[in-house]
Amino acid sequence: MRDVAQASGVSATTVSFVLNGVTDQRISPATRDRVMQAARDLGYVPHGVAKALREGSSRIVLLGLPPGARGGGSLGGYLRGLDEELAQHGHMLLVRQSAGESLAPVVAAVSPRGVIDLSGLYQSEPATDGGWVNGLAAHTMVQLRHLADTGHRSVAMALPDDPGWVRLREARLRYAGEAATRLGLGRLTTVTIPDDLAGTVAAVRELRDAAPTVTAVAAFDDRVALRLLAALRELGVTVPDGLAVIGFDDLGDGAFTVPALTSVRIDAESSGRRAARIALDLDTEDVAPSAADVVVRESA
Amino acid sequence: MRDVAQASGVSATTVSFVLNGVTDQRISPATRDRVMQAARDLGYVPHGVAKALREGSSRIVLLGLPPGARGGGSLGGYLRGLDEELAQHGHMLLVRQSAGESLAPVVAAVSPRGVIDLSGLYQSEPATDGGWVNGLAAHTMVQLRHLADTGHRSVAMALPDDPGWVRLREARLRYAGEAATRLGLGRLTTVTIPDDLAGTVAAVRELRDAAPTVTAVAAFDDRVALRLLAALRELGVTVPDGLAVIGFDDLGDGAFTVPALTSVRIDAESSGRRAARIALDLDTEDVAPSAADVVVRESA
DNA sequence: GCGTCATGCTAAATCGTTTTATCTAGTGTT
DNA sequence: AACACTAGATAAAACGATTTAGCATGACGC
Repeated sequence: MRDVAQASGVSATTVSFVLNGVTDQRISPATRDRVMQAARDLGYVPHGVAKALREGSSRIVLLGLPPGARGGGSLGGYLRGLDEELAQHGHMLLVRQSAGESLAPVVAAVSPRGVIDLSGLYQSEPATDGGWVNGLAAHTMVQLRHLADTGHRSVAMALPDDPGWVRLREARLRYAGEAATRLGLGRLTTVTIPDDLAGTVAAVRELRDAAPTVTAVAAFDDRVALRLLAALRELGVTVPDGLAVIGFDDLGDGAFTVPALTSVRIDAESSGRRAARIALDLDTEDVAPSAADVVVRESA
Repeated sequence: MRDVAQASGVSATTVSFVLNGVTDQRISPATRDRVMQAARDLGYVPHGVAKALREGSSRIVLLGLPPGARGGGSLGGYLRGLDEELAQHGHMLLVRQSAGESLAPVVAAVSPRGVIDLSGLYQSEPATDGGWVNGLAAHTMVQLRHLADTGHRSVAMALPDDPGWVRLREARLRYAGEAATRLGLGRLTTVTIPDDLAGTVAAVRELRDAAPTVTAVAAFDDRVALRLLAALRELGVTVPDGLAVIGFDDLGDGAFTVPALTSVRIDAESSGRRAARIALDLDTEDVAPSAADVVVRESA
């Protein structure tokens, strides 16, 4: 900045005023042009760290993600919305995918303008996620309604074993319970699906023995659904006639299974936008996530 | 820091010396203890931004990823290795998943100690990735050797349509060509696999018409392999007898397909460690990635 | 009693910005 | 001629740390 000042024959103060377009300072158009030109010629790039020191925080929003998070499904849309909305307000998204430790050291290191911590998804309800976690869970209604609409009366919910998703698991289950009673589906049965085929087969067999009236399973997500499909094939159960399966948070891979997986697609982008606005302390009125919709394929 | 200085009755300079364990300064043990205690009592946390301003760069390493990057497969291991190695040297990994734009604004904003740009995977060869991209490509040898070892003599390579992976696509193809001649597999045929089932079916049909001698397909990655499997099922071709399929960069989902997908698992963690050391300008001698190995399931 | 040296500590400059307060000319006004 | 006012620009003080140079003090040698 000093170089720019020197080159245009003014003080650093003036350069700052010009470059930031400060309005309550009077700068002659001639000077303004000279400074702009000099900045361009010298390829001046403001030093973000110095700016952050002076201003108290950098133009960065930090997102903490659990280690296991995959880019697929709605997370991708969430990130896109978040990033775009931040960009529109001159901010940048930086992601920290940490194995359990808190974000505190990173926050101390970069002094971000805002923090969205989804890494604690299973610990506490983040109030800054733009309604993502809750929205995700709430869309269970859409999933179950599709089953109810297609004639099912007794339904099970398949949940993953992964301890990393305990929080979301619980939220999903809570919303699912409410939805089930609202839809007249009776009490929900639950199955826990482990990470291997043999275990999944055993779990599904047990479910069918214990709850023979169940005609459809709502999966926690598409990954769980894919495992279910594999287990049912192994057991010789036809889908959807023997047992219907509906996924959640459409991963896209479901189009390539036999039968193709019916799933629920979520408007995560709006949640991302909302999260961005919350992080920047802006009003969130005009970004309302639209309802989720069912991607009907063959499995339900 | 001023508060700590005040509380322990010394100057800020002394506090800095004590807290950073500066060796070429003589500080009496008594003073040292007093300062440490005060810092602890006041819950002093160094201000990373100020430190970065003074030192010229923050203790952060920035990783740029292409927008489409999924957490699954070897990328997860790569991230883990990277993060762990950085942590061991007092640094932190921050990820920017940007849609095409460069990392320059982020670099200007945080002044990271190092930058690893994998988002340009398809533009230029990053020299800072710890050999990841090249290693990935080089492991094509392992993939093709498995096919050669199981008796195949005419092999095709299936590549994705996605423009985001052009660079890696080319690298893979180059290494595959070399490997093929080295293994006596003759000239490689290639198929491009689009993102939908119908297109994939068409592509596979065309391949079988144009190159009827091909008995096995090496896929760019597991996602492509999964699509291949679906298309072959659709066409009524048995796997592996009608046509063998081997994936790459084992995603784990391959265990749940019929037939289960044989794939190649890569030691990405070491590459991550190497990348970290390169970013921090340390020697990389003691972190050599181990060879990839084949996860033999049923498809090849 | 005076220089020399080691010890333990501190004042001040620095990193690159923003912002507040002030300063200098020129222009009217009375 | 004295005064007020405006336009245009700037000096200097922050932000919170690190680092360089230097300041007291007491011990030691002669």
